Amino acid sequence: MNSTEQQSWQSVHDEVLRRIHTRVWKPGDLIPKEVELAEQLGCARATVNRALRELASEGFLDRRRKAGTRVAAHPVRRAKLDIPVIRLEIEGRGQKYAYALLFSERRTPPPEICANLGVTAESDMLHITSLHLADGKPFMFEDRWVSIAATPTILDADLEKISANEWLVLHAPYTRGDIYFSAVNASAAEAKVLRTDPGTSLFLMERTTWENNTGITSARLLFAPGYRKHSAI
Amino acid sequence: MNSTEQQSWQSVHDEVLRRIHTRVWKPGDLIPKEVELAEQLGCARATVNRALRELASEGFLDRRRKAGTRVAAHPVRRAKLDIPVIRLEIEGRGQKYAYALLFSERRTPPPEICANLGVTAESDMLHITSLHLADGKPFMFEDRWVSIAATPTILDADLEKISANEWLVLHAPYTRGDIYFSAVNASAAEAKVLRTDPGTSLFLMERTTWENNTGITSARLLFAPGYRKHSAI
DNA sequence: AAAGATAATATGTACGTACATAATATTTCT
DNA sequence: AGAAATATTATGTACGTACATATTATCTTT
Repeated sequence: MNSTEQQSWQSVHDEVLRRIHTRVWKPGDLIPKEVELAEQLGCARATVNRALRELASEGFLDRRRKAGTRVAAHPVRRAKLDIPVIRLEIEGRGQKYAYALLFSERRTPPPEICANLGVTAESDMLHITSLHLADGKPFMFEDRWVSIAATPTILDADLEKISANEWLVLHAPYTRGDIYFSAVNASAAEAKVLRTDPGTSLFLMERTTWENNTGITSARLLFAPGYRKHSAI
Repeated sequence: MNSTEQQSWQSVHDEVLRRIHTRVWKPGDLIPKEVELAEQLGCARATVNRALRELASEGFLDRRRKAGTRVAAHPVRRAKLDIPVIRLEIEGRGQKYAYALLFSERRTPPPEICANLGVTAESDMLHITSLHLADGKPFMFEDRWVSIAATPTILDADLEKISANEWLVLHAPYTRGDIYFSAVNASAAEAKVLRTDPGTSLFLMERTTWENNTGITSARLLFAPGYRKHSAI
């Protein structure tokens, strides 16, 4: 590390990570302060700061003012999960996307949806079920409730042509969302829609989104057998 | 936004996000360049840069040199998934953690493990199966292969006392990992271990980790019925 | 007109300085 | 000794300047 060559925060990032990996700095250890590291590595404190900040957000370091920077004692790995629009996920696999609206009704929500979204049982909502297909085969079954109060323009959307999933992403940005992943046995009805056998294990994604504490939508996304969600770490 | 008061990059972040949410800037739109925004908001370009960089990493913006910054046309939401050590996940729920080593054998790996890790069929590996319990009830069944060449010290670990999961996190940091989430029907053997019925739908997490293209370990983590993995977005 | 060289430009990053802030350490007061 | 006030300190952030780099736009050449 010559003092003349320009440092990049990434080289600092990598060097610190290397020291963690090679156990020069072990979990729980206090590492040198920013000014010292900057001097050691021949760069500005701002550069070290950027690198350490990044490492902290990746879960490798714990930083506290005055107390200093420590190697995380229990390295919680943060996997980044991309949640694209279903159409793009299917097209990204090189498959042909198709979509069918199964059912659409304006009515009051059942108790579990009220609980999810924090709305009253008398709320004006849209209940939509649809099927997303990849290369003509059922890929995902979507069962969704949308708050009409929060998103009145959904009534103008042509849900025969554009899926609620995609319409909402484009027209109803949210500030906060919850996702739950789980596994369930297919019911008779679900098995029929996804063209499989009742009892088959299915990957379930349950999503609820809010805009400033106003519930927007709650969806139950049931994937066809064999689906795997990938993530790099 | 007074020019005398100090700006924080977060206020810029929030203001830009507000403009995206209120559709002042719509998906696909080119937003003002950094210097213009800085002038508009009365702060330095570095501050705007930090805010926009953050928004890009969150998936709200697409940025390219010379081309400028656009509102993401297809907002890919990035969910952050924390993958802690199983013990901490269970204790975090306020339950009592326990662990049982079921089986441990030094042998050559089956073809699917070779494929996962990119090792030869003659590799020297450790095959471990174990059960993690929450409040005395089966919580997760772990079926793991560890490369002895990559991590020789695993042979010294007392896997009766510390789970391979936890030992590896503390002693074999990795540079890269894959995770796959899916749903499977319980086999007879799996059902017995997890004290449930064959055919029950189970949440499966498959993890493989490398250190600089050297395969470290490949694990199959099978969760008891009812398990849900949560993520905020 | 097509291809290649050149200029223009928005973002990306580094640096040094200055000050803010939170947490800890020390001193003072009761 | 215990509590409260004060000083210290490491990180957090802002700013202006300078230059790097990728990409697009323009000009030149064939």
